[in-house]
Amino acid sequence: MSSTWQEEVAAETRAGGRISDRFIVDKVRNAVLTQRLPPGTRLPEVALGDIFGVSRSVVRKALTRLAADHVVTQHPNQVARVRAPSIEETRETFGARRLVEGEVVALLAGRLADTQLDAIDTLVEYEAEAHARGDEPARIEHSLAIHHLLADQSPNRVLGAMLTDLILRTSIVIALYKRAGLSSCYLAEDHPALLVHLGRGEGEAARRCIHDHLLALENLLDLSARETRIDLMEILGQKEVS
Amino acid sequence: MSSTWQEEVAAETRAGGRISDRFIVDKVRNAVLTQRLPPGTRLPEVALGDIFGVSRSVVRKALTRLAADHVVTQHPNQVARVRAPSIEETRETFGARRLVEGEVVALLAGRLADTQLDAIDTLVEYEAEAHARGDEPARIEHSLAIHHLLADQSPNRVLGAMLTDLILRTSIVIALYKRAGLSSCYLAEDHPALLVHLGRGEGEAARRCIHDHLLALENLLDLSARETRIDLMEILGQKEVS
DNA sequence: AGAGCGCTTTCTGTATACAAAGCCATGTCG
DNA sequence: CGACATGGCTTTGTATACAGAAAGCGCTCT
Repeated sequence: MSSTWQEEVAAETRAGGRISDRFIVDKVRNAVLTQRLPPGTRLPEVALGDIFGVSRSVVRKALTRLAADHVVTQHPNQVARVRAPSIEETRETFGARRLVEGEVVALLAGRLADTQLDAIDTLVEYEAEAHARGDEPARIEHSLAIHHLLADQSPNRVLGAMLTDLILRTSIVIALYKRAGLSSCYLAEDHPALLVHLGRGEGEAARRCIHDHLLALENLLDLSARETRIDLMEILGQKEVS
Repeated sequence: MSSTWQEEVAAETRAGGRISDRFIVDKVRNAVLTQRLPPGTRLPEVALGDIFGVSRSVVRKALTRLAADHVVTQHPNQVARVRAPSIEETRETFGARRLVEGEVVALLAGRLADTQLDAIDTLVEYEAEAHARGDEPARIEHSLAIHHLLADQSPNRVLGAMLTDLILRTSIVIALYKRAGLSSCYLAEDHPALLVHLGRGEGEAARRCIHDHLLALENLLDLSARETRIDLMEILGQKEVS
């Protein structure tokens, strides 16, 4: 994960895989999630094309898909940029996720097979261990895996897909607005409690649990007054891609 | 609306507007909504390009966006086709929309300005009039306008955008699975009742109202056993675009 | 007659060329 | 000194050419 894109491209081509728009989408999305590409970063098509060894056609397709996923912004005749959701949008994204993920876990309660419950349990343990040893990237990865698993297992696939999208968007804004002094957005009790409710089939309790979890997470962020933060980012954020 | 695409293209170019991907997206989406393009219809890039007088580049971008909107399917090295949601997905789409639109109207209750309430009231009347004179396309148009207005006015813009998407998707499956004998999916009392609750600020009543409305709508559809219906459509639906 | 195989046609995937729009810095005029 | 015009430079928009994959068609062999 610490390697450069060029190295990953070389590895991919050696492995026989051809570089497609999907590859670029994944790489850019991960880079945004891990804040290697801060909001406002310019993403010129030729530069990306050179990095990934493809022409602008493929890059353009990738950028269009990233724009549909709300990861980048595309304005006509202007360079694509990493999106910087406003504080207002951040609150609304959390609100939407509370609604959707709450419904998903309510539907899911009592319907998960034991193997799936065990899988979540394992991830919860991994997350706790990663937090204990101070490995924040690993902790985030496991936390995301838990929520993605819930989204994938949603009995309602449409809601599941919407939840997948919302998980991505909340992750981006968490990275963006994480309070400076805070090393980690970790709430030790929430995931184990959710797991218990899911196992016992307590749908409404699970809904409340995830609702409060996401509310607590939102309150850990620095969504205070100064709107200037992202405005300046958008206007002055001229950092180059590499 | 009954003119051909070529005529609309000519009108657009005469008006000075250039044909862009957005134009194509709108036209194809409307054609799908009105079932002029039935599910499974092949959408070859060159054919669309000829029709709209642009090259494949623009068409490809439009198709990518339509795929992101769940209007068409795109598989590698295969021609794009108008999507045919399964019965299962239809139920799940309605479920998702009940959740999201319920929350939106709950948030909206008591917050709408009088002018906006009047606008909805006017649309409700138009819808009733169109139904009375048997003009089903006009009735659908006004009904859609009501729901789109709710989505646009949502205090939570993220939820609003999700609702816009779900309105489109439910409209598609309504067109697909409308019971053969039924001339109209119209429930006379529902929209006026919703309007009353919105005006009085009765959020939970509005939520229940829209929930029951959508449930009744879903039950008007022919979602009975034979899954073969869309499978055959997908496999055998080889109708040409024009 | 039916199954399998290979050819041809159609369509998409990708790269590239050219045109147009935007951005930035410089210089000029008020 | 500041505002504005203008030039080049960068970047995107669009069309087109060529290569490769998929689907349809007919042929042959059994």
